[in-house]
Amino acid sequence: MRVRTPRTVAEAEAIQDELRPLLDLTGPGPERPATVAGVDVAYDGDRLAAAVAVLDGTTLEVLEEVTVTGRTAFDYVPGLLAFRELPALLDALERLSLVPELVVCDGYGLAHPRRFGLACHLGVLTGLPSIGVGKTAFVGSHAEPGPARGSQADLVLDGEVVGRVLRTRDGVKPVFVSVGHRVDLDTACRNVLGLTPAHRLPETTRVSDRLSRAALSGAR
DNA sequence: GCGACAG
DNA sequence: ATCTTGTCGC
Repeated sequence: MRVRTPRTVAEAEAIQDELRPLLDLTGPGPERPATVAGVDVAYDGDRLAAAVAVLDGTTLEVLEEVTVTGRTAFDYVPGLLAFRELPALLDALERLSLVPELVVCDGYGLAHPRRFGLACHLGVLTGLPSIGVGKTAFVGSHAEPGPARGSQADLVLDGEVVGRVLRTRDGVKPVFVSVGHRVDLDTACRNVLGLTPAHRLPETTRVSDRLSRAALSGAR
C-alpha cells in the first residue's frame, strides 16, 4: 500500500479526517504477542533511512530486520509526521517476511490534534494492530505519575482520555503511550511494560533506532 | 494576537 | 530528527 502525499497542510489534514473513521478502537488487541515490530526513521538532510525490527514478544530476541533508504517528500510539521515517515516505513514493512502481531511506533496515535497520529495512520493502512510510544509531550495534559515503574496517569485532551503517561523505569522520565489501531489503551500499556525490562524505551524502538541510523550511514 | 508543537 | 563533552550511576 502507499501513502497519498499531500501538497499542502490543508490536504494532509483532509486525508487524516478522511481516514479517521476507518480506525478500529474496539480492542482488546494482542495480550501476549509472539512477534512485535518496532519502526523508526533516521535523517541526514533530505536523505532518510527507515527500519523495521521484529522481535520475539517473549524473549525480545531480534527475529528479522529490514531497512530502506530514500529521500524526504514532506517537511516535518507538528501533527503531520506520518506524511514524512510513512512512505518509507510502509516500504520497509512490505519487505518483511514475518507478519508482526503488533507494531510499536515512535510518536503518537490517538493522542493527536485530529485523533489520527502516526500510529493510527500506519495501523489503518497496514491493517496491523499498532500503538504509539512518544518520548516527549505533544498534546494533552496530565498529572505526574508515581515514581515507580508501572505508575500511570491519564493523558487528557479536550476532556477525553487519549493516552497515558507511563513510567517504565523507577524514577525515570515517563513515556507517552496512545493507541493506534485495533488495540485498547490498557493492553497497549501492558505491552509497553513487557517491552521495557531494562530501559525507558521499548526494546523494539531501541533496536529500530539503531538500525535506521546504521542504514543511513552505511548507505553513503 | 502570541506561543507551543510527536520526529 | 540533528547538532554535541563530560559525567553520574547501575
